[in-house]
Amino acid sequence: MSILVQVYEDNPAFREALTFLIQYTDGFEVAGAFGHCLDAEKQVAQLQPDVILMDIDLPEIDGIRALVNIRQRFPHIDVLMLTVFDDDDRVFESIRAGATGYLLKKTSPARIMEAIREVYEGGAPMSPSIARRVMQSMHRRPGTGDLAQLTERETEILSLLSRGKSYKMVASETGISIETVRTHIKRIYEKLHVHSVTEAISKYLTR
Amino acid sequence: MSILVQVYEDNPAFREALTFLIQYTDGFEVAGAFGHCLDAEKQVAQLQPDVILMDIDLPEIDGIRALVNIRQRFPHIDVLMLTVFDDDDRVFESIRAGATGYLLKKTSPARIMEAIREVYEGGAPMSPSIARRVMQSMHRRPGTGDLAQLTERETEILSLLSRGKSYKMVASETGISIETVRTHIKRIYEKLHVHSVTEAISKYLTR
DNA sequence: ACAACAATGCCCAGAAAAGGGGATGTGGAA
DNA sequence: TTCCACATCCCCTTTTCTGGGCATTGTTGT
Repeated sequence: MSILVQVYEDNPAFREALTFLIQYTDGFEVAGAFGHCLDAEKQVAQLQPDVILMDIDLPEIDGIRALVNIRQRFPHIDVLMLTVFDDDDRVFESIRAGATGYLLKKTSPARIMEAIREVYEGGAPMSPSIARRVMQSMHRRPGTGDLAQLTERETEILSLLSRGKSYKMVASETGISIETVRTHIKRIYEKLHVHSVTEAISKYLTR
Repeated sequence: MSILVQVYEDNPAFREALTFLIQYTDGFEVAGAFGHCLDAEKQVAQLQPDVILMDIDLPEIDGIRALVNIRQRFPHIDVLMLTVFDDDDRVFESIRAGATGYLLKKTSPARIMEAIREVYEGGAPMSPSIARRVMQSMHRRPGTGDLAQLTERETEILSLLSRGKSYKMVASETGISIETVRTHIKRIYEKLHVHSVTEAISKYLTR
Protein backbone atom coordinates (compact mmCIF):
# COMPACT_ATOMS: atom_id res chain seq x y z
CA MET A 1 0.00 0.00 0.00
CA SER A 2 1.28 3.40 -0.96
CA ILE A 3 0.98 6.56 1.07
CA LEU A 4 -1.74 8.66 -0.52
CA VAL A 5 -0.74 12.30 -0.73
CA GLN A 6 -2.90 15.27 -1.61
CA VAL A 7 -1.32 18.57 -2.63
CA TYR A 8 -2.51 22.18 -2.29
CA GLU A 9 -0.08 24.55 -3.95
CA ASP A 10 -0.93 27.47 -6.18
CA ASN A 11 2.35 27.76 -8.03
CA PRO A 12 1.74 25.46 -11.03
CA ALA A 13 5.39 24.67 -11.58
CA PHE A 14 6.04 23.71 -7.98
CA ARG A 15 2.75 21.82 -7.78
CA GLU A 16 3.66 19.77 -10.82
CA ALA A 17 7.15 19.18 -9.56
CA LEU A 18 5.73 17.90 -6.29
CA THR A 19 3.22 15.71 -8.07
CA PHE A 20 5.95 14.29 -10.23
CA LEU A 21 8.23 13.69 -7.28
CA ILE A 22 5.58 11.92 -5.26
CA GLN A 23 4.15 9.91 -8.13
CA TYR A 24 7.53 8.57 -9.12
CA THR A 25 8.77 7.75 -5.66
CA ASP A 26 8.16 4.19 -4.54
CA GLY A 27 5.58 3.86 -1.85
CA PHE A 28 3.87 7.17 -2.56
CA GLU A 29 0.91 8.12 -4.66
CA VAL A 30 -0.81 11.39 -5.49
CA ALA A 31 -4.49 11.50 -4.58
CA GLY A 32 -4.93 14.90 -6.13
CA ALA A 33 -3.15 18.21 -6.61
CA PHE A 34 -4.94 21.54 -6.57
CA GLY A 35 -4.12 25.21 -6.94
CA HIS A 36 -6.69 26.45 -4.41
CA CYS A 37 -8.66 24.97 -1.57
CA LEU A 38 -12.16 26.28 -2.15
CA ASP A 39 -13.41 22.72 -2.48
CA ALA A 40 -10.89 21.20 -0.12
CA GLU A 41 -13.39 19.60 2.21
CA LYS A 42 -15.25 17.92 -0.63
CA GLN A 43 -12.00 16.78 -2.24
CA VAL A 44 -10.59 15.40 0.97
CA ALA A 45 -13.82 13.57 1.72
CA GLN A 46 -13.73 11.99 -1.73
CA LEU A 47 -10.06 11.17 -2.03
CA GLN A 48 -9.36 10.23 1.58
CA PRO A 49 -5.62 10.92 1.45
CA ASP A 50 -3.23 9.83 4.20
CA VAL A 51 -1.27 13.06 4.17
CA ILE A 52 -2.02 16.52 2.81
CA LEU A 53 0.69 18.93 1.75
CA MET A 54 -0.62 22.43 2.30
CA ASP A 55 0.73 25.74 1.13
CA ILE A 56 -0.30 28.86 3.05
CA ASP A 57 -0.40 31.62 0.47
CA LEU A 58 -3.28 30.35 -1.62
CA PRO A 59 -5.83 32.37 -3.61
CA GLU A 60 -9.35 32.78 -2.23
CA ILE A 61 -8.90 30.72 0.93
CA ASP A 62 -5.75 30.87 2.99
CA GLY A 63 -4.11 27.52 3.73
CA ILE A 64 -4.40 27.92 7.48
CA ARG A 65 -8.14 28.36 7.25
CA ALA A 66 -8.34 25.29 5.05
CA LEU A 67 -6.25 23.45 7.60
CA VAL A 68 -8.69 24.36 10.34
CA ASN A 69 -11.65 23.08 8.33
CA ILE A 70 -9.92 19.89 7.32
CA ARG A 71 -8.73 19.06 10.83
CA GLN A 72 -12.20 19.71 12.15
CA ARG A 73 -13.90 17.32 9.78
CA PHE A 74 -11.07 14.80 9.35
CA PRO A 75 -9.01 14.71 12.52
CA HIS A 76 -7.33 11.49 11.43
CA ILE A 77 -5.84 12.99 8.29
CA ASP A 78 -2.45 14.60 8.76
CA VAL A 79 -1.62 17.95 7.24
CA LEU A 80 1.96 18.91 6.53
CA MET A 81 2.48 22.61 5.92
CA LEU A 82 4.88 23.35 3.09
CA THR A 83 5.45 27.04 2.69
CA VAL A 84 7.94 29.86 2.40
CA PHE A 85 6.72 31.62 5.54
CA ASP A 86 8.79 31.34 8.64
CA ASP A 87 7.34 34.21 10.62
CA ASP A 88 6.13 33.34 14.09
CA ASP A 89 2.58 34.37 13.37
CA ARG A 90 1.96 31.95 10.56
CA VAL A 91 4.07 29.17 11.99
CA PHE A 92 2.36 29.13 15.37
CA GLU A 93 -1.08 29.80 13.92
CA SER A 94 -0.63 26.74 11.72
CA ILE A 95 0.54 24.59 14.55
CA ARG A 96 -2.18 25.73 16.90
CA ALA A 97 -4.65 25.04 14.13
CA GLY A 98 -3.55 21.44 14.02
CA ALA A 99 -0.72 21.10 11.51
CA THR A 100 1.14 17.83 11.91
CA GLY A 101 4.40 19.19 10.55
CA TYR A 102 5.86 22.35 9.10
CA LEU A 103 8.41 22.45 6.30
CA LEU A 104 9.87 25.43 4.54
CA LYS A 105 9.91 25.32 0.77
CA LYS A 106 13.65 25.40 0.63
CA THR A 107 13.58 21.83 1.93
CA SER A 108 15.22 19.33 -0.39
CA PRO A 109 13.00 16.95 -2.36
CA ALA A 110 14.52 13.99 -0.54
CA ARG A 111 13.78 15.53 2.82
CA ILE A 112 10.23 16.37 1.75
CA MET A 113 9.58 12.77 0.86
CA GLU A 114 11.18 11.62 4.09
CA ALA A 115 8.98 14.04 5.98
CA ILE A 116 5.82 12.75 4.34
CA ARG A 117 6.76 9.25 5.39
CA GLU A 118 7.60 10.51 8.86
CA VAL A 119 4.17 12.09 9.16
CA TYR A 120 2.56 8.88 7.98
CA GLU A 121 4.47 6.93 10.59
CA GLY A 122 3.43 9.13 13.46
CA GLY A 123 6.13 11.77 13.49
CA ALA A 124 6.00 15.52 13.15
CA PRO A 125 8.72 16.75 10.82
CA MET A 126 9.74 20.37 11.03
CA SER A 127 12.42 22.41 9.34
CA PRO A 128 15.21 22.89 11.87
CA SER A 129 14.63 26.59 12.36
CA ILE A 130 10.94 25.94 12.95
CA ALA A 131 11.62 23.15 15.42
CA ARG A 132 13.95 25.40 17.32
CA ARG A 133 11.34 28.09 17.61
CA VAL A 134 8.68 25.63 18.69
CA MET A 135 11.08 24.34 21.30
CA GLN A 136 11.87 27.82 22.53
CA SER A 137 8.22 28.64 22.81
CA MET A 138 7.91 25.77 25.25
CA HIS A 139 10.86 26.76 27.37
CA ARG A 140 10.08 28.08 30.78
CA ARG A 141 10.78 31.80 30.90
CA PRO A 142 14.10 32.18 32.68
CA GLY A 143 12.38 34.89 34.68
CA THR A 144 10.72 32.10 36.60
CA GLY A 145 12.64 33.72 39.40
CA ASP A 146 9.92 34.28 41.93
CA LEU A 147 8.19 30.99 41.27
CA ALA A 148 11.29 29.07 42.22
CA GLN A 149 11.23 30.50 45.74
CA LEU A 150 7.92 28.85 46.52
CA THR A 151 7.98 25.85 48.80
CA GLU A 152 6.35 22.58 47.80
CA ARG A 153 3.28 23.28 49.84
CA GLU A 154 2.94 26.73 48.41
CA THR A 155 3.32 25.42 44.89
CA GLU A 156 0.71 22.77 45.56
CA ILE A 157 -1.74 25.35 46.81
CA LEU A 158 -1.06 27.68 43.93
CA SER A 159 -1.62 24.83 41.55
CA LEU A 160 -5.00 24.06 43.12
CA LEU A 161 -5.97 27.71 42.97
CA SER A 162 -4.93 27.82 39.34
CA ARG A 163 -7.42 25.06 38.66
CA GLY A 164 -10.13 27.31 39.98
CA LYS A 165 -10.42 26.02 43.54
CA SER A 166 -11.53 28.36 46.32
CA TYR A 167 -9.77 28.64 49.67
CA LYS A 168 -12.35 26.29 51.14
CA MET A 169 -11.81 23.65 48.51
CA VAL A 170 -8.05 23.92 48.83
CA ALA A 171 -8.37 23.51 52.57
CA SER A 172 -10.49 20.40 52.33
CA GLU A 173 -8.42 18.89 49.51
CA THR A 174 -5.15 19.39 51.32
CA GLY A 175 -6.61 18.50 54.70
CA ILE A 176 -5.47 21.69 56.40
CA SER A 177 -7.47 24.53 57.88
CA ILE A 178 -8.59 27.42 55.78
CA GLU A 179 -6.52 29.72 57.97
CA THR A 180 -3.40 27.84 57.09
CA VAL A 181 -4.30 28.07 53.45
CA ARG A 182 -4.55 31.79 53.97
CA THR A 183 -1.15 31.93 55.60
CA HIS A 184 0.43 30.06 52.71
CA ILE A 185 -1.26 32.33 50.23
CA LYS A 186 0.02 35.39 52.04
CA ARG A 187 3.53 34.04 51.70
CA ILE A 188 2.91 33.32 48.03
CA TYR A 189 1.80 36.92 47.55
CA GLU A 190 4.92 38.22 49.23
CA LYS A 191 7.22 36.03 47.20
CA LEU A 192 5.53 36.75 43.89
CA HIS A 193 4.95 40.43 44.67
CA VAL A 194 1.25 40.21 43.91
CA HIS A 195 -1.91 41.03 45.79
CA SER A 196 -4.56 38.69 44.49
CA VAL A 197 -5.18 35.12 43.46
CA THR A 198 -5.68 36.08 39.86
CA GLU A 199 -2.32 37.81 39.69
CA ALA A 200 -0.62 34.87 41.32
CA ILE A 201 -2.28 32.42 38.95
CA SER A 202 -1.37 34.54 36.02
CA LYS A 203 2.28 34.47 37.02
CA TYR A 204 2.06 30.78 37.68
CA LEU A 205 0.38 29.72 34.47
CA THR A 206 2.27 31.94 32.09
CA ARG A 207 5.72 31.53 33.51
CA MET B 1 36.74 23.81 13.65
CA SER B 2 35.07 20.76 15.10
CA ILE B 3 31.88 20.70 17.11
CA LEU B 4 32.83 20.17 20.74
CA VAL B 5 30.55 17.65 22.41
CA GLN B 6 30.28 16.82 26.09
CA VAL B 7 28.59 13.62 27.23
CA TYR B 8 26.70 12.72 30.42
CA GLU B 9 25.69 9.07 30.42
CA ASP B 10 26.01 6.65 33.31
CA ASN B 11 26.05 3.42 31.32
CA PRO B 12 29.81 2.95 30.71
CA ALA B 13 29.36 0.89 27.56
CA PHE B 14 27.01 3.36 25.94
CA ARG B 15 29.10 6.30 27.10
CA GLU B 16 32.20 4.83 25.54
CA ALA B 17 30.37 3.94 22.38
CA LEU B 18 29.19 7.54 22.11
CA THR B 19 32.65 8.88 22.80
CA PHE B 20 34.08 6.61 20.16
CA LEU B 21 31.43 7.54 17.64
CA ILE B 22 31.88 11.25 18.16
CA GLN B 23 35.66 11.20 18.33
CA TYR B 24 35.96 9.30 15.10
CA THR B 25 33.42 11.25 13.11
CA ASP B 26 34.85 14.08 11.08
CA GLY B 27 33.97 17.51 12.36
CA PHE B 28 33.21 16.37 15.90
CA GLU B 29 35.27 16.22 19.03
CA VAL B 30 34.62 15.02 22.56
CA ALA B 31 35.17 17.65 25.24
CA GLY B 32 34.55 15.19 28.02
CA ALA B 33 32.38 12.22 28.94
CA PHE B 34 31.09 11.62 32.46
CA GLY B 35 28.99 9.08 34.33
CA HIS B 36 27.32 11.59 36.65
CA CYS B 37 26.73 15.30 36.71
CA LEU B 38 27.66 16.27 40.24
CA ASP B 39 30.37 18.53 38.89
CA ALA B 40 28.61 19.39 35.67
CA GLU B 41 28.67 23.15 36.13
CA LYS B 42 32.37 23.17 36.83
CA GLN B 43 33.09 20.84 33.92
CA VAL B 44 30.99 22.82 31.49
CA ALA B 45 32.62 26.05 32.60
CA GLN B 46 36.06 24.55 32.01
CA LEU B 47 35.46 22.65 28.79
CA GLN B 48 33.07 25.10 27.11
CA PRO B 49 31.46 22.54 24.79
CA ASP B 50 29.19 23.50 21.91
CA VAL B 51 26.67 20.78 22.56
CA ILE B 52 25.96 18.59 25.58
CA LEU B 53 24.43 15.14 25.32
CA MET B 54 22.49 14.51 28.49
CA ASP B 55 20.98 11.32 29.84
CA ILE B 56 18.15 11.61 32.36
CA ASP B 57 18.51 8.61 34.64
CA LEU B 58 21.82 9.54 36.25
CA PRO B 59 23.03 8.68 39.76
CA GLU B 60 23.03 11.39 42.42
CA ILE B 61 21.70 14.22 40.29
CA ASP B 62 18.97 13.69 37.74
CA GLY B 63 19.76 14.90 34.21
CA ILE B 64 16.86 17.32 34.12
CA ARG B 65 18.10 19.09 37.21
CA ALA B 66 21.55 19.29 35.69
CA LEU B 67 19.97 20.66 32.55
CA VAL B 68 18.29 23.40 34.56
CA ASN B 69 21.56 24.42 36.20
CA ILE B 70 23.50 24.35 33.00
CA ARG B 71 20.95 26.38 31.05
CA GLN B 72 20.82 28.90 33.83
CA ARG B 73 24.53 29.52 33.88
CA PHE B 74 25.30 28.88 30.21
CA PRO B 75 22.28 29.82 28.15
CA HIS B 76 24.32 29.77 24.96
CA ILE B 77 25.28 26.10 25.30
CA ASP B 78 22.80 23.67 23.77
CA VAL B 79 21.74 20.54 25.57
CA LEU B 80 20.43 17.58 23.65
CA MET B 81 18.61 15.03 25.77
CA LEU B 82 19.42 11.45 24.90
CA THR B 83 17.40 9.02 26.96
CA VAL B 84 15.14 5.99 26.98
CA PHE B 85 12.25 7.86 28.59
CA ASP B 86 9.37 8.86 26.41
CA ASP B 87 6.79 9.57 29.08
CA ASP B 88 5.14 12.96 28.89
CA ASP B 89 6.35 13.99 32.32
CA ARG B 90 10.02 13.70 31.59
CA VAL B 91 9.80 14.81 27.99
CA PHE B 92 7.93 18.01 28.74
CA GLU B 93 9.84 18.70 31.93
CA SER B 94 13.06 18.52 29.92
CA ILE B 95 11.77 20.76 27.22
CA ARG B 96 10.33 23.30 29.63
CA ALA B 97 13.66 23.23 31.44
CA GLY B 98 15.38 24.33 28.26
CA ALA B 99 16.43 21.25 26.32
CA THR B 100 17.36 22.08 22.75
CA GLY B 101 16.44 18.66 21.41
CA TYR B 102 15.18 15.30 22.62
CA LEU B 103 16.31 11.98 21.21
CA LEU B 104 15.38 8.50 22.33
CA LYS B 105 18.24 6.09 22.80
CA LYS B 106 16.95 3.80 20.09
CA THR B 107 18.04 6.48 17.62
CA SER B 108 20.62 5.27 15.11
CA PRO B 109 24.23 6.43 15.49
CA ALA B 110 24.04 8.22 12.16
CA ARG B 111 20.92 10.08 13.22
CA ILE B 112 22.50 10.98 16.56
CA MET B 113 25.45 12.57 14.82
CA GLU B 114 23.14 14.33 12.39
CA ALA B 115 21.14 15.61 15.35
CA ILE B 116 24.20 17.01 17.08
CA ARG B 117 25.09 18.88 13.94
CA GLU B 118 21.50 20.06 13.63
CA VAL B 119 21.60 21.42 17.16
CA TYR B 120 24.87 23.16 16.43
CA GLU B 121 23.37 24.74 13.33
CA GLY B 122 20.36 26.13 15.15
CA GLY B 123 17.87 23.29 14.84
CA ALA B 124 16.01 21.28 17.45
CA PRO B 125 16.08 17.59 16.57
CA MET B 126 13.51 15.35 18.16
CA SER B 127 12.64 11.71 17.76
CA PRO B 128 9.51 11.52 15.63
CA SER B 129 7.25 10.35 18.42
CA ILE B 130 8.50 13.15 20.65
CA ALA B 131 8.01 15.76 17.95
CA ARG B 132 4.49 14.56 17.43
CA ARG B 133 3.69 14.92 21.08
CA VAL B 134 5.23 18.36 21.26
CA MET B 135 3.15 19.32 18.24
CA GLN B 136 -0.02 17.96 19.74
CA SER B 137 0.61 19.81 22.96
CA MET B 138 0.53 23.02 20.96
CA HIS B 139 -2.67 22.22 19.10
CA ARG B 140 -5.68 24.23 20.07
CA ARG B 141 -8.10 22.05 22.00
CA PRO B 142 -10.96 21.39 19.61
CA GLY B 143 -13.24 21.35 22.64
CA THR B 144 -12.82 25.07 23.06
CA GLY B 145 -16.58 24.75 23.26
CA ASP B 146 -17.64 27.18 25.96
CA LEU B 147 -14.92 29.71 25.21
CA ALA B 148 -16.21 30.13 21.68
CA GLN B 149 -19.57 31.37 22.96
CA LEU B 150 -18.01 34.42 24.54
CA THR B 151 -18.51 37.72 22.80
CA GLU B 152 -15.58 39.95 21.91
CA ARG B 153 -16.11 42.16 24.91
CA GLU B 154 -16.35 39.21 27.23
CA THR B 155 -13.19 37.69 25.83
CA GLU B 156 -11.39 41.00 26.21
CA ILE B 157 -12.43 41.24 29.83
CA LEU B 158 -11.50 37.66 30.54
CA SER B 159 -8.14 38.26 28.98
CA LEU B 160 -7.50 41.26 31.22
CA LEU B 161 -8.58 39.30 34.28
CA SER B 162 -6.24 36.49 33.25
CA ARG B 163 -3.39 38.96 33.38
CA GLY B 164 -4.20 39.57 37.01
CA LYS B 165 -6.29 42.73 36.68
CA SER B 166 -8.99 43.47 39.24
CA TYR B 167 -12.52 44.56 38.36
CA LYS B 168 -11.50 48.15 38.95
CA MET B 169 -8.52 47.96 36.65
CA VAL B 170 -10.56 46.26 33.96
CA ALA B 171 -13.15 48.97 34.25
CA SER B 172 -10.67 51.79 33.88
CA GLU B 173 -8.71 50.08 31.11
CA THR B 174 -11.79 49.38 29.04
CA GLY B 175 -13.39 52.69 29.88
CA ILE B 176 -16.63 51.21 31.18
CA SER B 177 -18.13 51.23 34.65
CA ILE B 178 -17.27 48.59 37.17
CA GLU B 179 -20.88 47.52 37.21
CA THR B 180 -20.76 46.75 33.55
CA VAL B 181 -17.64 44.76 34.10
CA ARG B 182 -19.55 42.82 36.71
CA THR B 183 -22.40 42.18 34.32
CA HIS B 184 -20.04 40.87 31.66
CA ILE B 185 -18.38 38.66 34.20
CA LYS B 186 -21.71 37.25 35.29
CA ARG B 187 -22.41 36.31 31.69
CA ILE B 188 -18.98 34.78 31.38
CA TYR B 189 -19.68 32.68 34.46
CA GLU B 190 -22.95 31.47 32.98
CA LYS B 191 -21.41 30.58 29.65
CA LEU B 192 -18.41 28.82 31.15
CA HIS B 193 -20.39 27.21 33.95
CA VAL B 194 -18.07 28.58 36.63
CA HIS B 195 -18.51 30.67 39.75
CA SER B 196 -15.28 32.58 40.20
CA VAL B 197 -12.62 34.48 38.33
CA THR B 198 -10.04 31.86 39.06
CA GLU B 199 -12.15 29.12 37.52
CA ALA B 200 -12.86 31.24 34.49
CA ILE B 201 -9.20 32.10 34.05
CA SER B 202 -8.23 28.51 34.43
CA LYS B 203 -10.62 27.51 31.63
CA TYR B 204 -9.41 30.40 29.53
CA LEU B 205 -5.68 29.85 29.92
CA THR B 206 -5.64 26.08 29.63
CA ARG B 207 -8.00 25.70 26.71
C1' DA C 1 22.30 25.00 70.66
C1' DC C 2 20.57 28.38 68.01
C1' DA C 3 18.99 30.54 63.80
C1' DA C 4 16.27 30.04 59.87
C1' DC C 5 12.65 28.20 57.65
C1' DA C 6 8.51 25.44 56.71
C1' DA C 7 4.00 24.23 58.01
C1' DT C 8 0.36 24.68 60.94
C1' DG C 9 -3.30 27.49 63.31
C1' DC C 10 -6.22 31.86 64.93
C1' DC C 11 -8.34 36.85 65.15
C1' DC C 12 -9.85 41.26 63.37
C1' DA C 13 -11.07 45.00 60.13
C1' DG C 14 -11.82 46.41 55.61
C1' DA C 15 -11.86 45.51 50.58
C1' DA C 16 -13.35 42.80 46.78
C1' DA C 17 -16.15 39.58 44.54
C1' DA C 18 -20.44 36.71 43.96
C1' DG C 19 -25.49 36.23 43.56
C1' DG C 20 -29.66 38.21 42.94
C1' DG C 21 -32.45 41.75 41.20
C1' DG C 22 -33.83 45.58 37.51
C1' DA C 23 -33.07 49.07 33.62
C1' DT C 24 -31.81 51.37 28.94
C1' DG C 25 -30.26 51.60 24.11
C1' DT C 26 -28.69 49.52 19.70
C1' DG C 27 -28.64 46.56 15.87
C1' DG C 28 -29.55 42.41 13.51
C1' DA C 29 -32.68 38.23 12.55
C1' DA C 30 -37.11 36.24 12.11
C1' DT D 1 -42.21 44.98 13.63
C1' DT D 2 -41.12 42.19 17.18
C1' DC D 3 -37.69 39.56 19.38
C1' DC D 4 -33.18 38.68 20.93
C1' DA D 5 -28.28 39.17 21.74
C1' DC D 6 -25.11 42.51 23.20
C1' DA D 7 -23.35 46.23 25.84
C1' DT D 8 -24.12 49.45 29.18
C1' DC D 9 -25.36 50.97 34.08
C1' DC D 10 -27.25 50.70 39.16
C1' DC D 11 -28.54 48.60 43.94
C1' DC D 12 -28.53 45.35 47.85
C1' DT D 13 -26.94 41.27 50.45
C1' DT D 14 -23.87 37.61 51.46
C1' DT D 15 -19.64 35.39 50.88
C1' DT D 16 -14.89 35.38 50.09
C1' DC D 17 -10.36 37.56 50.08
C1' DT D 18 -6.73 40.68 51.68
C1' DG D 19 -3.60 42.81 55.07
C1' DG D 20 -1.89 42.92 59.43
C1' DG D 21 -0.42 40.66 63.60
C1' DC D 22 0.73 36.57 66.61
C1' DA D 23 1.80 31.62 68.18
C1' DT D 24 3.26 26.64 68.02
C1' DT D 25 5.67 22.78 66.16
C1' DG D 26 9.12 20.44 63.63
C1' DT D 27 13.29 20.24 60.59
C1' DT D 28 17.64 21.67 58.81
C1' DG D 29 22.09 23.63 58.72
C1' DT D 30 25.86 26.01 61.12
